[in-house]
Amino acid sequence: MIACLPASGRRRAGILCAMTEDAPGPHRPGRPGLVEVAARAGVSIKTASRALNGEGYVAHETRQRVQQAADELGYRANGMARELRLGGNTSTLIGMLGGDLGNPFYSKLASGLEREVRFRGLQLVTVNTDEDTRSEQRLTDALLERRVRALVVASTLPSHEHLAAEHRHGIPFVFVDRPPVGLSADAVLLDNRGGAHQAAAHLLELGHTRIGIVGDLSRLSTNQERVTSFGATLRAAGIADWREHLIEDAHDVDTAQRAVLDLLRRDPAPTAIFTTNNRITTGALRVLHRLPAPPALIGFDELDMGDILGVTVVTHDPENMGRQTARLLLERLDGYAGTARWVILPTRLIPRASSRRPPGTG
Amino acid sequence: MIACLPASGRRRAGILCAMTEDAPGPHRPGRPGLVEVAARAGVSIKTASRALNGEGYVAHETRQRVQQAADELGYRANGMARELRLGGNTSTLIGMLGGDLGNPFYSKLASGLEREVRFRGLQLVTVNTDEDTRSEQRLTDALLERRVRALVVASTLPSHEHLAAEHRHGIPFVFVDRPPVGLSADAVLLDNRGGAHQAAAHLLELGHTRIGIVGDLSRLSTNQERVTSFGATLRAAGIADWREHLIEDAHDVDTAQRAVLDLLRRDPAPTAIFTTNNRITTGALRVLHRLPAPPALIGFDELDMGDILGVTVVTHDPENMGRQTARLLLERLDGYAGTARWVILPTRLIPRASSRRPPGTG
DNA sequence: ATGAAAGCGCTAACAA
DNA sequence: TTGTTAGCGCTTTCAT
Repeated sequence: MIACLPASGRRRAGILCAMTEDAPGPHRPGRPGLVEVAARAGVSIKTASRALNGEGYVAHETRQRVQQAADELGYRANGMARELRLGGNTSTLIGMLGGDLGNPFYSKLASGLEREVRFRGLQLVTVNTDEDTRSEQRLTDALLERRVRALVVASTLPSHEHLAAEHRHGIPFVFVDRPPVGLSADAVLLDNRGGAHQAAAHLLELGHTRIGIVGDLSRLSTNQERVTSFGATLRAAGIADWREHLIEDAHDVDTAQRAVLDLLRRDPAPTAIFTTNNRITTGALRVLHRLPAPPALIGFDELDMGDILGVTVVTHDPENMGRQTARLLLERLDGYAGTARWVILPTRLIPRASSRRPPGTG
Repeated sequence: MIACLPASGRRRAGILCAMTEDAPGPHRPGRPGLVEVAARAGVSIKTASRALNGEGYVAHETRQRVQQAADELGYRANGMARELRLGGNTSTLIGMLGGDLGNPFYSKLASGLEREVRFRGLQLVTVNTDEDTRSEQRLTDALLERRVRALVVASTLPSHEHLAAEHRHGIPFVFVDRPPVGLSADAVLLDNRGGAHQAAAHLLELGHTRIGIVGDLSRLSTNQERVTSFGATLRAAGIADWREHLIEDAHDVDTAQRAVLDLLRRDPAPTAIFTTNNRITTGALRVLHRLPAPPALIGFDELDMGDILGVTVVTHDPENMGRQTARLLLERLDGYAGTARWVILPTRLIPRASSRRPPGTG
């Protein structure tokens, strides 16, 4: 195909190939506008506009001339200008803030959302907040300035009162995964309490009484709900000291791995472990899969290979969350101006091999 | 927290909750603009602009008045208008077209890219093409009209000549995963041939001679490279009829599953299988994991749980691909106007348990 | 240190 | 059927 030489000194690239022809830089030699097209077709600017937009009341022959001029010039309408003129104050962009779009939870959510809004001619702008509150603030501002038509946010902030003004100005917010605080806005959430309760009940039923919990950042409402509900169920079963085996703030796979190791080194060690999200479950699996007699495991969120690995999970459907989010959002865009709605999606326990491991002789 | 009632008749939602306060619809009662702010602060529109942008030459006291007026009014600069005025013809948006942003390959790529461009104040607009050529065309146009500053595209099209005009107008394209055809543009690709070769060599070394191949859409260049390179290695080892065990166009997990079953039902059945991407590997695993004596397996692309499942893979780093893409793109934006560059990233074979299964008595 | 006017590329309203 | 004018919200001259 092409002659390639091994890269020399380039950071991480493997091979670097130089192609033959030239490609231009960002030097912009004035794109053709409606004026140029109109001139070339020998019509007025408005006629050109009409012709290109198929507005009717344009002579067939004229329309063709204009179209041809546009093609020859490589004309492309300027969406920004159009929108500025049209409503002035809104675009066809939907903004979405998520913790980490590399995480399947967020990316499937985003993907489901995108598929729904695409048919309305809307585009999705996604940004990673890295679950960082400052990033979230800055990026929210940036999206709002870009005049996104609506904002979908998986927020890390403890309060959303600062968004009240925007909200009143008519831009729809849909909170996903985590609810709005101090602001009455639409939301699509999971039944975290129900899911965690099922998980706990399942383990109790199997005879476990010493159960470890590895949780995400403790400031996140999702995590709080999952942990407290799980704990409440244990307590109701007479396990008062459940917090003894609780480790929180395991926000990535590595720290989750360490947390699990920590739990297992205790004496007596827990006979079962509950992990509150997909990353933590992954970390736990990395540790458990090479143990001769691992403790039982239940994770929140489905895993890509959950069925094959035989991991018991509390599952739900992120793509569906995306679709529900789209629904709420589009209804707002279509004029619904009623009270804020919270859609709470169910979770489901899928018992698999990892929880069939008995409490043993602990 | 809030009173919730079970949803009645709602499509898939679980529970629907009505909040108390009101939330406005899209009725836009005129957002405040610079004019309003200026008026309220008792200064000219230009002074307001200067004050808000911290341009200097504004009396301290004036600046405060303006700032306060802006805050009270909930003023937010209009990015579209600003950009229109500024260059007229470009935004701070980067467009990215991918087959399925729900697929970890694309979402990690996108995430890596987003993390790099974010620091330059650029935002990433991602769209799913569903590997459909018509969608790709339409969405490309939409992004171009929105005047994205650059376009990242994992293309499904057989040719990209239609983009030549755009390219000459100065908008940088970076092709990812699949190279541009009929257009000289930057690209970030994988060493598909090398990876497939390694996979074949590995299986040959272990004594396999009857090897099944399950491929993706046959029109995709990535798939062609992987399949033909794999086949070439087999042929070089004296296996002339390798195409007998080739099944292509298994584009999703389900069809991949069926393809694998098909291969296994043959007599004699292959003693090993090569799957050309992550989805197909997943499908294969679903079938193989419950077989008493499954054939050996090698998959292209790493899997989330590849290490735990013990799947031998030809791996690479999608997030790094995103970073490399960002690098090329930002260099263009910074004025590099030289020849198009292709960065070809290496792949690496990770031998794990799934390929240690011997050819058996086939 | 502040203001007036012009215009980015487009479309709506109103002529012609 | 076509053209003229104005203006979306902002920033850039060029005054003052």
